[in-house]
Amino acid sequence: MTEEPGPAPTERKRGSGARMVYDSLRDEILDLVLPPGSAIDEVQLAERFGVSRTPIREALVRLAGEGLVNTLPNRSTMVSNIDYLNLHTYFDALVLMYRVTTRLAAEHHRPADLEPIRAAQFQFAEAVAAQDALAMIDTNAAFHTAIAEAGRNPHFLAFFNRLLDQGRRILRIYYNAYEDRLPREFVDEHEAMIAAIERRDVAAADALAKAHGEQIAHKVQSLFLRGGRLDMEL
Amino acid sequence: MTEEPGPAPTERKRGSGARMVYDSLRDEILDLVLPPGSAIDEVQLAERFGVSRTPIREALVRLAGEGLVNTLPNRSTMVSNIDYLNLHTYFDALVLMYRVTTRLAAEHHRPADLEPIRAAQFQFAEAVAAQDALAMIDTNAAFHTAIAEAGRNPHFLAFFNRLLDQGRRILRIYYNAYEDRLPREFVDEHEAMIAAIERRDVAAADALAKAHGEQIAHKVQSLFLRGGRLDMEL
DNA sequence: TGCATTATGTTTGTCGACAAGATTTCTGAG
DNA sequence: CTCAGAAATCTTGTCGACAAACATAATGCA
Repeated sequence: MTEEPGPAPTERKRGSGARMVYDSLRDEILDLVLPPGSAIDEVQLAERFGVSRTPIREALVRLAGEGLVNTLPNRSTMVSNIDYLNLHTYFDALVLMYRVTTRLAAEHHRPADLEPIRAAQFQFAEAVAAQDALAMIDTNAAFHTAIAEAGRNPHFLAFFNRLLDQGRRILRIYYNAYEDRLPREFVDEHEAMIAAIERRDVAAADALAKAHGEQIAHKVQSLFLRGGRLDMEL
Repeated sequence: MTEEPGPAPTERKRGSGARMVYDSLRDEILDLVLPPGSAIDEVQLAERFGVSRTPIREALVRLAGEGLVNTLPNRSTMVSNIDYLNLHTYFDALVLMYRVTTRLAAEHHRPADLEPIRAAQFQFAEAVAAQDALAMIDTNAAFHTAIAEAGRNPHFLAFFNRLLDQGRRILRIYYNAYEDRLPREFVDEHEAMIAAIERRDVAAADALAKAHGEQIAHKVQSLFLRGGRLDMEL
């Protein structure tokens, strides 16, 4: 009896218009389908999604709040550019959040939290084995998000997720442009982090996360510009 | 016929409708004029601001993106509640950002950056001297924001500002409920932080910021954990 | 009376339309 | 031919309206 809606393109449920537009646009921005700096036309998007301009507008407002698009008043909105000159500030923030979330996970996780972490790590290992850079970027983010959730600090989690989102764009450009081989050592480092979390070794978790993050930062950053780094004790 | 009495003959400029609503609502939420948990009626706000529901809606979407309101789909939107049970996660994040921003300011500031920091500190000292809790909350936030700007990391700055915003609500409740005397030692601690920044003493800046933040965290948390029943007037 | 179901009223999400800026095109003077 | 100013065109911000989802009151049945 219940008709499965499925991917019916014409039938949209009531509350999900703006949501679908937001999800689609967000994915396309992070996947570089919409390149940084490209202009966004509301009416064009409205036609494409088969909705009015209102849901488009709501999605753009939300994306602007997350810094993924820039809206100039009374003028066009554009996909946010990547600030290559200040990449070091991004990696400073990312490495710090790597450390804090891993540290908190070692401190506050419950046994059940390890399950999603291990699941994400499994998928990450598969992506690395398959040399699938795009899947590796996603599963790596999922792995660290699972750790952050085990740390149980919603403020850090929200900030971290935001940074990981932006990082997806940067890493995609990195792998697209340089075809670097996917580092298998990341899989081992992840395993070491899991082990440190499991035995609640805060210092080791911190150190591993720091080395892990700085390794990524160094790889990417050395291609663009070198900047001062943030180095602190916790 | 019902001619509107004219409380809103203010000629609004085109792009500023949603902006004004957003600023007003944000201030009222942070100032507890709109108490946490209270429902928000779009049409009522539309009448009050003399605009249509569209700008109201845009402002609410932005506020939801910043976590100041919660929107349930197809149901009413409410002012976000304060999670008293997990206040420690908030202060963990706040103290860390105190440390990081002060540390980066000591590292990367330029001489001209000290001017707005000193100006904010002057106003903060005035607020403390006048025993004006509300002004103290605002000027304290401005002081630390000025330091964060001198640190020149936009990611930390954005996250820090968000935390400081939420802190305004918590501190307002704290001072309203407890009538604590405003601690003059904060003024001296601020001065010490400025001095450490000026002489680029990263370790001292970090230690000062850590002690400063933990002191505030301890004060506030000890009140809420003491079983002090907080009743908000509606 | 108690409970389920219907009828009624509210609130929200979406739409099409329209005017204010902004952008582009056109025109004419120098 | 160049360029300033005007006109046409495009885009955005806002509005009023309407239908769907939700909440509430009313009704019927056991």
